[in-house]
Amino acid sequence: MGATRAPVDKTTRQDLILRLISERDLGTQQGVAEALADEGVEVAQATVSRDLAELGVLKVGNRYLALPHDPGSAGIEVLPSFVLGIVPARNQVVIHTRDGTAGAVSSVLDRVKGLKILGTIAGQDTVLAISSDDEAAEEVAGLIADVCRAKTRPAGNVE
Amino acid sequence: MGATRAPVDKTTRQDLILRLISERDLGTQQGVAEALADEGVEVAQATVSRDLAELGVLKVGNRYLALPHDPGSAGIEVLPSFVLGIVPARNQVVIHTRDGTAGAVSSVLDRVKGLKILGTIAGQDTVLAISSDDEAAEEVAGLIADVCRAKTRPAGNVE
DNA sequence: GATATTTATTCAAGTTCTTGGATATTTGCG
DNA sequence: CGCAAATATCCAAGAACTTGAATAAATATC
Repeated sequence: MGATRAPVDKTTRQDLILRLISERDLGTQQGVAEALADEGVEVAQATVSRDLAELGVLKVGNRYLALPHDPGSAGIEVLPSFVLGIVPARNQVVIHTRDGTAGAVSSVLDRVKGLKILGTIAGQDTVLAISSDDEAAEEVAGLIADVCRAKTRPAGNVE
Repeated sequence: MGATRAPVDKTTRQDLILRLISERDLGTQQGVAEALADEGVEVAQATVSRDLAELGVLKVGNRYLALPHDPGSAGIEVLPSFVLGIVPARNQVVIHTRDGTAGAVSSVLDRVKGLKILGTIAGQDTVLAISSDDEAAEEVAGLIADVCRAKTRPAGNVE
């Protein structure tokens, strides 16, 4: 269906990548390239590699997560040091954080593409993340835990 | 003094232009070019012309005003339709707006470079802008009025 | 409306960017 | 360790961007 017949420049393609990452479960650059092809954008794996690096996309387990650059806001790298505990409950995830950092954490979560979070509410040291259903919440909790455990090195050295 | 001996790329130069515009009273592209030269950045008038256009700088009377691009926020073009009245009072300016639009108007004013505004407070249909002194407030009021009167065409067609 | 000032555009050259193909490197797993 | 999968990097060619000089167009001034 998607036959976007246009040369598409780099920026457009990267925006598309962010969208695809948040919609589908993509775990390899080849997969991303194929997803792009589905949308009518054909590029080599090398290009996907460079795009992911420039976008600062993070690979956690075998799932890409993207946090759109926003100078002035906290980055995903604060999670490991701010998050103390993660507990899924029904379709929610209760995240315990260092005192005073709940706002920063929820801000990051709000901006991460690829997380099945509908919205967040932050207190002083607690963030409540709402997902659509129990399964999604479980997945979200797992991913956040992975992020906190993982070396925050993104998929490439963003110059 | 300012002898920034570096080739300076386009972005750096444009950021510098925004700063110079808000600090000094610049009214011609030649003047901007000279101000840049003072900082050690030498460019032709043609380049300044293109920079101002790309930055979306507006010329009101013989004063440049810049509103940094911020997709997602209202642009300066909303002023003519939202602002109903402008009254300077001491070091303040009281701006009457269409009901519900005071927030948008204050947001724009906060972001305009070159206006001598220390800060703003918005109600429902009123914005209070605080300047450092009576003279500055008077100037601010005049500039806002000019903006509202002027054709909002920026200094160039930002492609 | 003629002149001077200010701004925009055209042109050409030099530079940088972008990208695919090939290849090297890294990572994960037995 | 050795293999396979995944990712990063080198290289070269073409595309796109950047910029100054010259010039045209627009605007202001008298």
